[in-house]
Amino acid sequence: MGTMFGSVEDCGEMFQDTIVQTGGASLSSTTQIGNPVVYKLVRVGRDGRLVPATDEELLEVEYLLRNNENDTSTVPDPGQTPDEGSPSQFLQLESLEGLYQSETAEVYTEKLNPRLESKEELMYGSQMLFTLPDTNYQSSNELPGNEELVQSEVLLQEPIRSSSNGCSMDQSMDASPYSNVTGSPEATAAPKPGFSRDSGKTCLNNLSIKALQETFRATFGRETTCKDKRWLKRRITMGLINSCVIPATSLEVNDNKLIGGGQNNNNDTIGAFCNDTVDEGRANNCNDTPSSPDCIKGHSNDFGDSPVEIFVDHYSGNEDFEGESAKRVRKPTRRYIEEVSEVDEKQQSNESLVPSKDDKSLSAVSSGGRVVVTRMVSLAGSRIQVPYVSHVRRSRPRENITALGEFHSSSWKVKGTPEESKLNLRLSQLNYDVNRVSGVKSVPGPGQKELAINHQSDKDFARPNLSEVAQDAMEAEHIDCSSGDSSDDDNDRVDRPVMRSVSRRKHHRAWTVSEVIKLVEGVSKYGVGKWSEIKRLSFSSFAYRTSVDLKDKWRNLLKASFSQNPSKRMGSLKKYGSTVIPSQVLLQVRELAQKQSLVSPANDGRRVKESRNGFL
DNA sequence: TTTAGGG
DNA sequence: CCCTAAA
Repeated sequence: MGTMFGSVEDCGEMFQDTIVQTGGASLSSTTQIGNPVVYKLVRVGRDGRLVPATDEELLEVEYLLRNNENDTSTVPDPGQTPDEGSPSQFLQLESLEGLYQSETAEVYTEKLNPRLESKEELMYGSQMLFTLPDTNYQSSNELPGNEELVQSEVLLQEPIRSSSNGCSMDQSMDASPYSNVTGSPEATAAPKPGFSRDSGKTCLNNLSIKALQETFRATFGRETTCKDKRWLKRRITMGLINSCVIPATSLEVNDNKLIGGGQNNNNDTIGAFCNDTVDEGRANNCNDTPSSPDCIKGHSNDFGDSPVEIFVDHYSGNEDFEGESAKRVRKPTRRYIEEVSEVDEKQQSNESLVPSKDDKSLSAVSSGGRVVVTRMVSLAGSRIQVPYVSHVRRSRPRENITALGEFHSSSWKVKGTPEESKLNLRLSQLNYDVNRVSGVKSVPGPGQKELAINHQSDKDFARPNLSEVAQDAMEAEHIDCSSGDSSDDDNDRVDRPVMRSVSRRKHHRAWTVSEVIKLVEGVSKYGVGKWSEIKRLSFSSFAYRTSVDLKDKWRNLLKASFSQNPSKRMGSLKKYGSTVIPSQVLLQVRELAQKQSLVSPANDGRRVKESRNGFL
């Protein structure tokens, strides 16, 4: 499990004293990410109820914690620069300190991402937290404060160590059930808005929206773009007071164990324990219903009767939850991006490619009935003269999405500042240009640049052929791979930014002769239509060819093989670019096709068999 | 999920 | 190559 932060809070008057402490043990691993956990200091009453710690107890714990600063790094003061500690520690601290500096925002959010991967772990750990070991539990009943406090303190030092090891639970975990995972303890390091609820609100009131957003981020570990001051304030306040209270029916203490109630919205993870979805709904709209009574109520001093507050922050690391994010995340996003890039393109094309006068003439010609233009118009489907645009868009494949994703991720990895990303953009753009001119194949992603020489001299220049990495090696046997691709939508202008080039990755991978042969072989072996098999057995090495691809290619081959006058085929139709399929292969194709048609669809097995006999 | 066929 | 209906 990731690094944990623990903070001891005054349950009565929340957040008056919050001690942030990084778990020293967990910090050693570099790969681990901060999973902020706020531990609420409580005492277990005789009846098993949870009694919030008093101020005195808090002070004591704080004292103890401070005494331990030597052993475990503490981040009590934002101004304090950590001068020791492992890299990860430093990172942590850095991210903490940078909370209110926009420069480090990237770092912080980046750090959040990997947390997604460990959700399950988190979940697991959280669940473990809910179970109170029977052992050592009694003692806390007997002892009036101190010992529990000490235990809690121990817990704070090594929050969930055991869960990460999968080992038995640490004894100090006794108090853990009362731990709360919330956004992050950075709130402490923050320009303290104030943590008592009242004063906190007061302070929040004085903050600008931006500051509120920062605070929000500090609290929840994620960005928000919400500009609703009220909502932000409320959100922050809620976050600080654990954001929600699990209804009594959800969690209860039984036999010294914390039982998690139904409340299983399964939503990825941890959030399952948090009944915050409703509130989330509100968040989406930035609407603020006066308050969620439950939460406030839950904090009235009858802590014992009220359910244990266990809040596992499903905010942390999850980008989907918040309204703002959620709005942008999904499909619309892609669409939106596409649209945006589309607009750019449109503008560009309007300016450069398609002269404005052409536009007029275009629509005019359409009525005239010129072939090409007519088609264009029909494509557009309206009087609006956007045939080119619509054409271009049509050419944009679905793979873009992943491509975009890759682009983003890789870009994110590299970029630290806006300038840098800009730089990247320019670089790849540059690459693109170079590719065009020099006929060099490359994968223009910022992260990976693979260059392969493209032997081809027929064309004036080689299109930037974005080839899959692995394939190039295999395909080395054959030559004209890059030139074969269709060139219809190849009108990319040089200035087309990265996205474009990245987006046309998987497209138009020219079939090499060897591939074709393999395909024919496969067809002969397994029969026409067995593309899935062929793909699996004969094309296992060519991951980029799908069964559909095989089918399509076969279709093309068929067409080619039956069209008479191969010379013409080679000469004009295929041009220079495309792979020249040996007539022998075409012959095979024809034979296979014949067999297939002869054998009748009656019996598949027989068909295959005969095919086999024919060629084996 | 695969296949067949249209775009 | 993409998309989709149908199996």
